[in-house]
Amino acid sequence: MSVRSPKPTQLKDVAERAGMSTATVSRVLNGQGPFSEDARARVLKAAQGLDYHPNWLAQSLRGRRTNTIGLILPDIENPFFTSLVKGVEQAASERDWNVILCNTDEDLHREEVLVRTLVERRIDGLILCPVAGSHAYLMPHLERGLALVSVNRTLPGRRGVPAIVADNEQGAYEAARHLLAKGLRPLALLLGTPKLSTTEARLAGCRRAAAEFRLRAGDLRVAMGLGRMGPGYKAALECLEARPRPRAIFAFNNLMAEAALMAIHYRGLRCPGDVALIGFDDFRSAAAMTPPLTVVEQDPIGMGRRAVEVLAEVIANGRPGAMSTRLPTRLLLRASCGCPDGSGREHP
Amino acid sequence: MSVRSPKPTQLKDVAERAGMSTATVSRVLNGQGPFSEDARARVLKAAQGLDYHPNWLAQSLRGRRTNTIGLILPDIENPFFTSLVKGVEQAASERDWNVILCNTDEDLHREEVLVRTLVERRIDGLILCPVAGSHAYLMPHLERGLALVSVNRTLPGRRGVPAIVADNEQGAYEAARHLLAKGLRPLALLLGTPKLSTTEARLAGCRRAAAEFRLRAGDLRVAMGLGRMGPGYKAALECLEARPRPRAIFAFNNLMAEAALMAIHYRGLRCPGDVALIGFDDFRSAAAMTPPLTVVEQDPIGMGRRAVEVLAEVIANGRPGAMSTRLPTRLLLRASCGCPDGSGREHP
DNA sequence: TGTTTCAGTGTAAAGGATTACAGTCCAGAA
DNA sequence: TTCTGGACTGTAATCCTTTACACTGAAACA
Repeated sequence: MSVRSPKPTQLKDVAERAGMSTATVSRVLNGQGPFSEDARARVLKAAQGLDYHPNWLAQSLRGRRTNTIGLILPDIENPFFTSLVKGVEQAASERDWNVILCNTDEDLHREEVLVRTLVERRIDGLILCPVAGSHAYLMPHLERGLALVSVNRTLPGRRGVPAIVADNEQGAYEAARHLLAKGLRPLALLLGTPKLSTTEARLAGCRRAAAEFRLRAGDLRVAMGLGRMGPGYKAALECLEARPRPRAIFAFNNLMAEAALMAIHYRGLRCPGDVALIGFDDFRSAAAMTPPLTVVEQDPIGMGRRAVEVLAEVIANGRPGAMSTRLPTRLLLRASCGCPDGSGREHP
Repeated sequence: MSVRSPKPTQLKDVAERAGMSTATVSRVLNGQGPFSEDARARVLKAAQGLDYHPNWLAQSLRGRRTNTIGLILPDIENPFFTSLVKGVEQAASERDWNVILCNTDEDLHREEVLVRTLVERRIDGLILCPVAGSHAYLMPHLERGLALVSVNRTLPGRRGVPAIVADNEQGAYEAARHLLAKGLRPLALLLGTPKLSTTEARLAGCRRAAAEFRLRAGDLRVAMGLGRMGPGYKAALECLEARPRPRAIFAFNNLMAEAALMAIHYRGLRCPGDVALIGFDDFRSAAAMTPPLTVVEQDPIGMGRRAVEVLAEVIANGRPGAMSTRLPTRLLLRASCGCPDGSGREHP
């Protein structure tokens, strides 16, 4: 027993009841082509009486559009991606599009399989947050005209695939500068998943700030958090053990920020007194932490919305090329960086 | 330019190239019906050479199955539902099902529209976390054979729709009992969204504990958090102002727990010293709070997986009725309830 | 009156797969 | 030798809509 057990009404049932041909019924229902007022009334009444709903499969098969897009993300449990989903979902539903959501768990092979599946489903377009690694497998799909947009991360060696990303370099630069300007050093960087465009860009931003402040070699430490809680926590713990102990940590994403804070607490250190902390990505709980976390704020909902807009463009016009978007970030001052002004508990 | 620009290969192209009829090709490709070894080889070679992928729309139209299910949730940004999504996604992908994810924002009308949309898309089944209010609109869909499972919340007046829920009554009972056994009173309850089966069940559990401890009238306070951060925070703030001040708060979901903790901090009170706190739902950040939050732990991933299993059953066999599942909860002791044992910072 | 025109309608062909049914061919039985 | 049965294959119907094209009848025009 499934959605369509007792035999759903079809166009031809409506036609029969209205005493018209299926063509006329279809025209009325879609508001296309010419029809008389009388026909309109009869068809509408019949359709209503039968509670007719068109078969979307048949429509799509005939119309060569499914009004469905795919969204492939590496980790749907991460609040950043969760908000991104929300943005995509919002913008999609404004267009009467549906979204098929898939999760790769940062696994390239799984990503490849999912892309194939979605393409076979005849999605109209795809929004992809690519995992690390070679994406050569995408070429055939692109050649066949797959409408693709990458989001949050750029595709390595991407050929004309629009990318909707945050200005990671600048955001990280500002955060690092903020900490360095306070004289806090050594500064430790707690990296997320390696080889990602985001990680690279954020690292570059930090390097720029370090150069600007003429940091000595030992005053910029790099700890590999690997983008997972366990390793991130462990790396933070180790990093806090080194002497001289870092006076500040810049964590490259929300998960790493949490790992860092837990490590600081576990070591019995005070934040920001002993170690200041800034994270990348704001998230709901960041303000409820002790201390409330200063973060580089992104706009994941806006990013999702923008991705849908650009995808709509690609679907309609092919790839005009220059539609990549770099969204601005903003340093959101709370207490964990040691700023007196941002330090009070705010009302949510 | 869309997914299918340069004209995709069809079954008949493969047939032509293999020098066979479409029927044989189909049989080979699906492993159905008889075919010779020779046919098999030729078809496979041709399909490979042409990089043939079947048109899923045509398959579904003909086969009356889409291998797609709908998942309608009230708030995809809430970490509880995020994990639920993950569970659903996992179990679905094991069955080669795709999931269309939709968000109602607790809006009944939007829910109704979404259900209709999904049904028109000929989903094979639907997993729904219903918002508050009358769901009479579902009746026609059910009569037409919609395979439906409700998750996390039960449907008011549901007629044979299996529900996969946590044992909210028992979970809340244990949490309240835990606080009351410590002699903590007054006990304040910070409710989530009103009129939901979860809220009602949790309230009932608290009432049971209160009766068991013969609580006096004034020692059980009920604050309306309304399930949103702003109102929840405000209600918590007010609740902490009352005299005698509550010695414990039991927050009815993860958002309310955060709101309560922020309010406690804002008032300059100590947790658990002045006010103990227990939340419902564990979430990633709960352990990173100060103090780490004691919570009634649910298993949202398991809930999602189970929902898919039951849905598969419903799709296959109709509704045998007794497949509703009540998943156990567990009181996860951390520091915020004032327990000495659970109080240490754990490694994540 | 005889043509045009055009609004309104119907017929039938896509769209791309699955599958019931009807062959064909050959080995083995009578 | 003729027949039976089974293995394989092909033809065509089916799933349900949209829409190109053909048609009708009446108004508008000469």
